[in-house]
Amino acid sequence: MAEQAQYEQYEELARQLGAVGIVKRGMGRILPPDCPAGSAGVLALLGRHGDMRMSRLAELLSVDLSVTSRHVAHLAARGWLERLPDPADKRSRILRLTPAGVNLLDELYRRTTHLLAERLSDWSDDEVGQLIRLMTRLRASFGECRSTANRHPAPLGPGSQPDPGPVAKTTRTPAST
Amino acid sequence: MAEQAQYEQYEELARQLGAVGIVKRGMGRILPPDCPAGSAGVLALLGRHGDMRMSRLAELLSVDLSVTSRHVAHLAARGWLERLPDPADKRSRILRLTPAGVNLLDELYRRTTHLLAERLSDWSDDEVGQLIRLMTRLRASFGECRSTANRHPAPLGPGSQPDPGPVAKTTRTPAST
DNA sequence: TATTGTTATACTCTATAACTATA
DNA sequence: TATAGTTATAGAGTATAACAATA
Repeated sequence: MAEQAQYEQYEELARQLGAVGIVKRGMGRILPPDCPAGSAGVLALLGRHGDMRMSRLAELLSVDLSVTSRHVAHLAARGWLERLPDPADKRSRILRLTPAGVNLLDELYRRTTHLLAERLSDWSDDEVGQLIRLMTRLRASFGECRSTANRHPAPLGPGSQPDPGPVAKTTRTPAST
Repeated sequence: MAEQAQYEQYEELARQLGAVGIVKRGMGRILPPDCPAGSAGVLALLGRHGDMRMSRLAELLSVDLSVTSRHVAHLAARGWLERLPDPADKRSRILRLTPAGVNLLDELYRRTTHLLAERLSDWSDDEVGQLIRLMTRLRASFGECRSTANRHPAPLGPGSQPDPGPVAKTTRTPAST
């Protein structure tokens, strides 16, 4: 493909990525009170992968550990999950859904699928599958390297070539020492 | 397809939608200072569709007019766009990119396509095209009806059937009167 | 009276940094 | 010294409501 055409394709992709916010906000509106989208994401991952540590959850969410901690605290305060001590490492905590959490997750599952079934009524199963496959791959293409992007982007500069910058391997705030 | 399998597919789709945040944050990191993602979106739409009114822009962004107003004010304060009077309606304002705004947009375009070319180096053009097509359609399936969802979702309730609720046609906060 | 756009306020999500307690 | 997790703070994005100017 001609380079020019490919670049236009990338531009269009960027535009559509921004538009996904519309869909996400639409899904957010059907969530019950006290369970915002971030919390729902935690519940979904615990339901899918089972008990895990904070750090693993943060990795699956691709979000800083501090953010994960807040979501988890929110859920724990409402009795939807427990933070059990890890016998192997006293610094660590094992996250586990409570029965109430499982019920809530089930309810979220019902509402979500109901909404999608309504909105995507004219989609074929194959198309939905394609979209899932491509989005999963997109996430993989981006998620593997966090912070390869400029941390301090150049103000403007004409022929600016975004140089790779340092690569970080973790979801973790770098230690200040 | 069996209903059960289809529902699992919807569940997976919901999960992958959440994961798009990773990609969007990755793209946000290459933006120049003083031009956050929201502003970049405004620039992109003005570049693509040309001069327009606030209300049209809000509609294209699928975001409340108040939000649009803030983004636009941010860009106008930095000289990237002008708010011209509309000869046909003195309440309205016509938005137009300044030369500086066009330059900035060009720079954003370069950075974005560069990043995508790097990350999607192992994607075929056809795959990228497919993803764009499906995401565009997804947006259409959701964007057409804002607020069909529950505005005040039921707390929990077992067999809750999310009833459609009132349909709003605009991006507008309803008048309080 | 209805519509266009602005502003004030509040809430969610996120990242950074500083801190604790373990390892 | 390094790691797991918590908390405080700040920034971006959004929605709601109240308001001014015009239609």
